[in-house]
Amino acid sequence: MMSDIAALAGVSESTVSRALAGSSLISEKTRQRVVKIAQRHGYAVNPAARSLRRGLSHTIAVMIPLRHAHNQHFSDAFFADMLANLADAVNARGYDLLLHRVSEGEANWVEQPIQSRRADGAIVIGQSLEHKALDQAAVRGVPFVVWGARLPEQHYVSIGTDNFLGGKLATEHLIQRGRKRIAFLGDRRAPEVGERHRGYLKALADSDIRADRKLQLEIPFGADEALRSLSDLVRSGVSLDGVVAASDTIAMSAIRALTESGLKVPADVGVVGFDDVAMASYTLPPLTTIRQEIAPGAVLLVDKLLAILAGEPAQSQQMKPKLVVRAST
Amino acid sequence: MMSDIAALAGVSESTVSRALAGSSLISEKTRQRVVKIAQRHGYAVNPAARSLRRGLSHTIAVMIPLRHAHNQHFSDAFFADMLANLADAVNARGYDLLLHRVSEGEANWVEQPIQSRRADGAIVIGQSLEHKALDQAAVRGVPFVVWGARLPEQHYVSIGTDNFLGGKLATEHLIQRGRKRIAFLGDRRAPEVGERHRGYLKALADSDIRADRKLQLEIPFGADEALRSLSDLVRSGVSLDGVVAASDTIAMSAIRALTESGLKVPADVGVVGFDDVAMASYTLPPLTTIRQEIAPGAVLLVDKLLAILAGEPAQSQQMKPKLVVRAST
DNA sequence: CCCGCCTTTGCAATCGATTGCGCAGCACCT
DNA sequence: AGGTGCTGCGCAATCGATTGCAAAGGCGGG
Repeated sequence: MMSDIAALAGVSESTVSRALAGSSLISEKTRQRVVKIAQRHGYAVNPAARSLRRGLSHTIAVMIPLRHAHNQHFSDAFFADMLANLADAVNARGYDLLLHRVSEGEANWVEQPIQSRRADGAIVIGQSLEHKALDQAAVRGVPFVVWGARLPEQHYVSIGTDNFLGGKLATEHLIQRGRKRIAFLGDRRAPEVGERHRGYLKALADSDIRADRKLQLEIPFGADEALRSLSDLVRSGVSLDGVVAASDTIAMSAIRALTESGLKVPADVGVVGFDDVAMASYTLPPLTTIRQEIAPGAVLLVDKLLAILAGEPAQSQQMKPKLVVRAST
Repeated sequence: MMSDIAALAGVSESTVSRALAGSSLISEKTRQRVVKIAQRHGYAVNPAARSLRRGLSHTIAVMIPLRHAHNQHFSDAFFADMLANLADAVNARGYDLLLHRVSEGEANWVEQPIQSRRADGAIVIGQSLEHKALDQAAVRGVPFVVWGARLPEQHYVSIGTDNFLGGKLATEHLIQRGRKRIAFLGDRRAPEVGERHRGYLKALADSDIRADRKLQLEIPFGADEALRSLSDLVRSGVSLDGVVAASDTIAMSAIRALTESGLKVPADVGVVGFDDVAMASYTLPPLTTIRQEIAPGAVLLVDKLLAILAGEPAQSQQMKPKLVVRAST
């Protein structure tokens, strides 16, 4: 308790509080003495008491909206990587990280942890199909930032990769390798994937390649569906020599589907993934993919959110994707 | 604020508090009225105030000790899966989940979030090399549970797979497939892996197969090292027809190393993984592996911890592993 | 030597909910 | 009618820290 430390230091509780908080009202000499005593006795301020008095929880909620593919989505290596990096970034700023699952169909899930005062602000990983809900929450002034696509006229701050460019790079790479029948695998309803898809179409158009509807598969993030859909496609006899996948997970699954259908990767079909998760370089064949800068992204997310919490203005930001060429193309 | 609700309901704050907490001191009629009013006004008790008064945070810390392979480890799909399931289980019990990174070399990291009153108890995923630190903390009475191996005379509660049996099953499976030169890949210093290794040795001994030191590779969890070590091994000309890997991640990496060295999986070498992460069934070839029951494990972890927090006795528990045969053997 | 100013510290109210204890009201019994 | 036992609710202290305001102490100037 603070009063114990105060007694030991021979000062009042106010002084201890201010010394520990680094207030300029306390002389350097006193502060050092107090701090030393607190350390020696293993004292740490009670966060509940502090939160109550200050009205701030000093905690950031991290949420992953998954209306459709529940755990599938979460266990995608990309989310795990992002979460690990967020944990580091949040802790590095002295904040705590509250991990919150978003239950299906829960109304105003974005603000729930905030208005219940459990967290000061939130970081949402991925827009999923929740853009509208997010936008409305932003209009209501809920402090949060999103990892995902930047959409026209959105009211919230988002950090993410330039997905359009990423999709374009992936597709152009295949085209340069001489591919003309290039499939796109991903759930375009998710804004990030939608952008990647637009990039894909643009690259095709730039090279005067006709975009074939049959080659554009609507696949929720899960690898299951990718596997089945692609197998079906190949079996249907449609010609195909390239695949742009919306995630590395889908890409790996696609490689398996192709191989089991008797097609060789990369000889017959080139496959490009998206994310460059750790696993991407260990698969067989190692995956050509579009790298997203997760670590800097995590830091940006945290810093933007803290800026918003401090009342400063914050802008959305897009990071440049990078093509990483490996053996799958 | 509670006083607002009290005023609206025409009762005292005490009554509101008790009604919302479901105290038996309040008549059913009054409780319902109060609850309804609270709901209509979107009122939720201030967690900071409650924590302060009750001395409990109603929060569980989840920690992943990673002295050696920092993020590598975390991004292993197994941890992500476990974390996702823990988030569900913890939230289902009405608790909050605080995700805490364990900084390198930090002293008494287990109790830190607890004695700072940020969490009531902790769940540690994986013993890593921290068994001693964990055991000491348990002796000091820190409330926590661990996912990992059960060691002789340990003082903490652990939930986990029967790793010895798992290692034995994996190895026996390869032996049944006619393999005799079976390698083991994993960091045996981690208790879970050590147990798996003992199971491996037991299976070999039971079949009168000599265990060859050269085939037992000390590999930290990362896939990098697995790839290199195994490539080196193959290049050195040692004969080899089976691999037992300490994780699916290592197994995948091993498959790539073998394939690139000109060996075919499963024709020349059979590979068995451990965990059965989602990705394991999508790789090429799909991975034969030892399945760990993550979801029930997560629920057990949470319930045991809550039991400990409630002052009830709790026992360690081992779950039966299951061999899942796919195409890699 | 006295006064006023600045620096440093302490007093006490406050954040929002919980809970031990006491009391009012009512039913029931003798 | 008075006594007894419950049930249901309110009073007020309390959890541990923060902070506006006041005051004490030190210092220099007149």
